[in-house]
Amino acid sequence: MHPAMADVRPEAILHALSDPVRAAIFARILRTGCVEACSAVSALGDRVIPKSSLSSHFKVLREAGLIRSERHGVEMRNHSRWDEVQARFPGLLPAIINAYAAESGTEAGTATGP
Amino acid sequence: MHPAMADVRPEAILHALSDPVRAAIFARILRTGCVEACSAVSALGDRVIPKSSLSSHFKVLREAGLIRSERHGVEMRNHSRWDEVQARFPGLLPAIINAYAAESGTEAGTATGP
DNA sequence: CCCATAGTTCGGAATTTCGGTACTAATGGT
DNA sequence: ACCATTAGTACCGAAATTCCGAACTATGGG
Repeated sequence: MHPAMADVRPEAILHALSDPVRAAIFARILRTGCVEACSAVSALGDRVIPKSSLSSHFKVLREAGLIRSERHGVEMRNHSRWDEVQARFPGLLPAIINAYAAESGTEAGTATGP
Repeated sequence: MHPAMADVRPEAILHALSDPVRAAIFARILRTGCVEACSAVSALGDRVIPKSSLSSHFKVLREAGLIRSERHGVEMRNHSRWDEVQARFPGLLPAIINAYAAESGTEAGTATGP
C-alpha cells in the first residue's frame, strides 16, 4: 500500500503532482498537516470532485510515496511523507510547491517544510 | 509554437518531465547543449523510439516551455530554455534533474546549470 | 528536377483517466 | 445485536490521452 521510500521513483512524483487537483490536495495536506479525503472535496475551490475520483487521486499520491494514509475510526487521516521524500530527493518538493505558488500568485513565501 | 515564459504552467513542466523518455531527452539536451531529434533515437539507451513518437515528445517539451526548436537547414536544433524557466520557477529544474540522477545512480553531482 | 534526409501529420489501436453505482468498513443509537 | 449513517473503495463503461506506422511536407545536394 505504501511504498518504501527506496522504491519511490521521481517520475511517479512528477506525474502525481502534474495534476492540479492532486497538487492542490497535497498542498492542502501540507498546510493543514492532515486531511481526510471527503472534506477536501468542498474545499478545493469551486469544482465538485466525486468521491470515487477523490479516492483514486489519494491512491495516486499514496503510491507515489507522497502521503501516508491510515484509518482513524471511520475516517482516513492522510499526512505527507515530506521528510522522507526530502531525504531521498532533496529540494524537489519545495521547488514544486513554490512553482505552483508562484503561478497562482498565492504569495506564500518560500516553501521549506511541511 | 514557443509559449511566452509568462504563460508556462508548472503542471505542464511536471507533466512533460514525468515521462522518463522526455526527461532523458531533456537531460541529454542539457548535457550536450543542443540535440537534433533523430539522432537522439539511437542514443536513448536500448529502446528504439519511432520518429513520430519522438516528434510528439519534442512537441510536448516545446509547449511546456522547456526547449526551443529552430530549423537549421534540414535538421532541427533544440536547446533548453533553462535560464528562462529558472527565472520563473527557481530551483524547479535542478531539483527534477537531480531527482532523476539520484534514482538512476548516475552520480552526476548537483545540477545547477544547463 | 529528382532524390535523400529530417520532421510533421493523420488515424486507429492500446492505454489511462473520469465518474456513477454498488459495495465494504467502522461507529453510534436504540 | 441490529440497523442507520458516514467514509472510503471496487468495478466498469465512457471519455480522453498516448503510441506508432504510414503517408505527407520541407530543405538541400547533385
